[in-house]
Amino acid sequence: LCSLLIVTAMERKHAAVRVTADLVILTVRREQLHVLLVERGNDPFRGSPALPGGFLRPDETLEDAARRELTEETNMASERLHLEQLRVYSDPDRDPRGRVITVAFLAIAPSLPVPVAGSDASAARWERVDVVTGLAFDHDRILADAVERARQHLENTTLATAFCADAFTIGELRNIYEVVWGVPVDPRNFNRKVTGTEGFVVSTGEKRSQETGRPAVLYRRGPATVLYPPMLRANFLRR
Amino acid sequence: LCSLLIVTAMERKHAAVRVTADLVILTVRREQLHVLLVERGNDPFRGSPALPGGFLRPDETLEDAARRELTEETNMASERLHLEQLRVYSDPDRDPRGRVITVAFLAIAPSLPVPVAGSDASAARWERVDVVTGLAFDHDRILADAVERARQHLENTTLATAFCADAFTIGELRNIYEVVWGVPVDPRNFNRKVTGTEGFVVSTGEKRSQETGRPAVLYRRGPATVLYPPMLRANFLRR
DNA sequence: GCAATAGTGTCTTTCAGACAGTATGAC
DNA sequence: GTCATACTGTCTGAAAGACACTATTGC
Repeated sequence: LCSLLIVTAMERKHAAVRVTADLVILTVRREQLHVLLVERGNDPFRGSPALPGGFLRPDETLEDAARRELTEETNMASERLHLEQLRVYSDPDRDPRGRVITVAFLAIAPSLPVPVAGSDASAARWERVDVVTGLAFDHDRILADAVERARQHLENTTLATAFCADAFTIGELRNIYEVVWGVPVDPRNFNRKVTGTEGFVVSTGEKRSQETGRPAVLYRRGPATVLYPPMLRANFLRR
Repeated sequence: LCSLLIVTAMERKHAAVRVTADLVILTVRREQLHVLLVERGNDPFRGSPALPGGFLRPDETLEDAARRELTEETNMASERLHLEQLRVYSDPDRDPRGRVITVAFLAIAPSLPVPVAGSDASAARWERVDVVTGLAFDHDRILADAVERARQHLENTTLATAFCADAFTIGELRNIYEVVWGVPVDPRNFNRKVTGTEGFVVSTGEKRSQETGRPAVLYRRGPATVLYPPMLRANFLRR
């Protein structure tokens, strides 16, 4: 008991805090950018929508915690999902329970054919990003930051392929850009840029027939991760 | 006592951790990129060089903590210094004292005429980035990440002006790019790009005479923060 | 005048932006 | 053949990359 109190005192002096990993999981469904939300089952904010997340455990990194949440929520092999740190949110008053800081992560998932049915989160659902509001804690802010990060990554990296399934058409990839950026993209110039950038996509040789029209050639992600020179937005935001 | 134990138990379950804010303060001195290091006065790593940093206090954000350290270490009005989050480092074994995660910050300082004499850090000194090694904890890794971030920011933002004093010449600004990137930059094309980018720099009309040669026109930072289109590195790293 | 540094002009090439036409499937 | 979608070709203008020349100071 004595040692426990000593440890406690030390942690108090150094402002021990609890740390969560919160996830912004984005995907494109039906030509719309969606984010995965859960319904909070406990106070505070019971019943409010929120970003999925959880407390950091003693023997894991924050990346481990985030990936654990990600597999729980999406039921997918998480190695194939893109996951990166966004930033830390540490306002002392951001959590009514006390001092809890959160490390937000940006995750990108391909459009899943089956709806999400996580084992843990009872009421997980995809929601359109452009209509989401009133999230618990400071999650509205975190979501906005995550979407902005994704938009910038589409310019400078091959992140858009993370939204797609293993095999995809150039048209599907272009649709990702249009949905995330919110601006139309010229198909001809887009084709030229994508196929002309070394390592962005590689052709599989196969084709995908649809009900009507010419079948499209299927591609896979290439080894490249950065786009250099970047793919610039036609109508970009002045900041 | 009882309530204290309950709080303690809750924190244990939720893996309460201590959090530090560590700073990578970069500057350019004598045509070389330098980082501010302190000598550790306590175990662990007593006597080893390390990045300046400190524990998060109960009623401040991590940005507050970082800015507090920054003013202590540089003795400058910190509002004028660039400061941004880098990322979180949360390996469970990164600190021998127990569970301590760190939020690393990137700070940029102009070349200071006076050497650093912080009130707190007894042995703070500028060290050339290219020869730094053997830092305490995982600070070697953090430093490397920070330098890479700075290099990328020079391409996409007006961060380079943060390395300069209030008034600076185009040649001084160009020197920042050359030192941070480690590649020569063509003075003529650089001039065209900088003066042609709206809001990057604004002329003061004044000039600075030196021992010899034509005096250079002095500029100040403009209101722009992002470079669009970006300034691309002549010799860039393939990744 | 010379030396030393600051700044401008011009050519070329590459690539984004804009637009019209051809190709390949199902029926 | 028609319809619908996938893909290619070409022109133009803006800007990066490569280069040589002029300008302004101190001596």
